[in-house]
Amino acid sequence: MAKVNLAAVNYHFGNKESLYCEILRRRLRSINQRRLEKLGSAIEVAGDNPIPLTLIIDILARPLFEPGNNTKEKNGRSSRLIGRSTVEPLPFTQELLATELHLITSHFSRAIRKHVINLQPAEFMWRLNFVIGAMHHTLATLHQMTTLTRGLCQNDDYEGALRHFTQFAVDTFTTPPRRS
Amino acid sequence: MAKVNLAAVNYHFGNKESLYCEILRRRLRSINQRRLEKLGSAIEVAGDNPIPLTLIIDILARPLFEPGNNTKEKNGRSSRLIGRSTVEPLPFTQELLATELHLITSHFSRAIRKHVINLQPAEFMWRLNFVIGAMHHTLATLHQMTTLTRGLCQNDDYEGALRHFTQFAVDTFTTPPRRS
DNA sequence: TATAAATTAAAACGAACGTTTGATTCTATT
DNA sequence: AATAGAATCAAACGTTCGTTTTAATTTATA
Repeated sequence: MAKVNLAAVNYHFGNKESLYCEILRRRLRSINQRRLEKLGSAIEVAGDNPIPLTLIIDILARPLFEPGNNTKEKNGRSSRLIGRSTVEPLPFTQELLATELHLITSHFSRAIRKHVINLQPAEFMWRLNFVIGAMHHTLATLHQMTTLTRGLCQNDDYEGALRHFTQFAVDTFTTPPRRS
Repeated sequence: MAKVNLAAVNYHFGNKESLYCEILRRRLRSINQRRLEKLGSAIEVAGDNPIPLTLIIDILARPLFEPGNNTKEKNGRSSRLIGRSTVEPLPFTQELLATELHLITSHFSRAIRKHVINLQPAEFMWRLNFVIGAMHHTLATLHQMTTLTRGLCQNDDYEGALRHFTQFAVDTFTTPPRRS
């Protein structure tokens, strides 16, 4: 596979690092663009009403759980790549990831916050972090779910994963804060 | 750093792959051993009563959030390594990770399940997966929390992270199932 | 069609890496 | 103290990998 001369790669992208960044950037932008488009439409439809939290989460998650958009790559390839890059921060991708992540969180947290107005900002960020972690981890391990769950969940069940994750994320955000 | 002749490594471990596996195995076993010891004590103390869910989660998480036990390595090194290996499954670590993970889940799910008896097995596994994902992701990104949260959370705040995570995990497991 | 530029292909270069070798030092046993 | 085995070291070996080079081919432009 990858039937392409490596010299061509260097000719077009300079070096391997730039190629990796470029791929990551393309996929991130593609996914985030779809997210923002959908969120925009939802805002338009909702008008002054808050958008249903389930819909917000779905918009946030679905582009990652769905197969690649333009290319006919295999299911979940992009999400695996993104999930990895967030965990192992190579020096050159760090900035890109931070920028794109902030682009998303700034838009979505505004939408989500209407449902959880009694949550302190830091508490909200912690929960957002947990939700994002759960999402990426799920996408990264979805291909071996059968083994990990001893048959209780199926491999590559993107549909089921998305359904369970959405419910989980909604619950996470709607749980009232505890004073302890 | 790592002031050790590379030949010595090969002499003792054969090759780099074995060395990596050995380190991962040691750390995993060390952490899981402490977990099981603590859980055993808690079971003993509790007698027939169920162990408080908060305690179960604390036992599950704290060994990962605490600094390395025997060695005087820097905070969170082990957890970073483990978090990584779960996400990028190298062929030779996969079996090790699955075994150790199952060892933990089998013990802890039994303890947790007493609090969430109305949860279907698959649903429970999904939530467990989300919780574990959130935990690993948090540990992996804790060193850049300030950037990621725009100052709302602090870098390397293992104490705060553990506190928030514990509450989050308890809430995740105690949320009643929805029929949708 | 002629010419220049862009792209591709094949080969080779050079640095980095994992590993092995052979000599040397340390440790333990008698 | 003498000897054998284990452990360590500096050096070198062989491979892999990212990159560059050179030539051939395609594409665009006049």
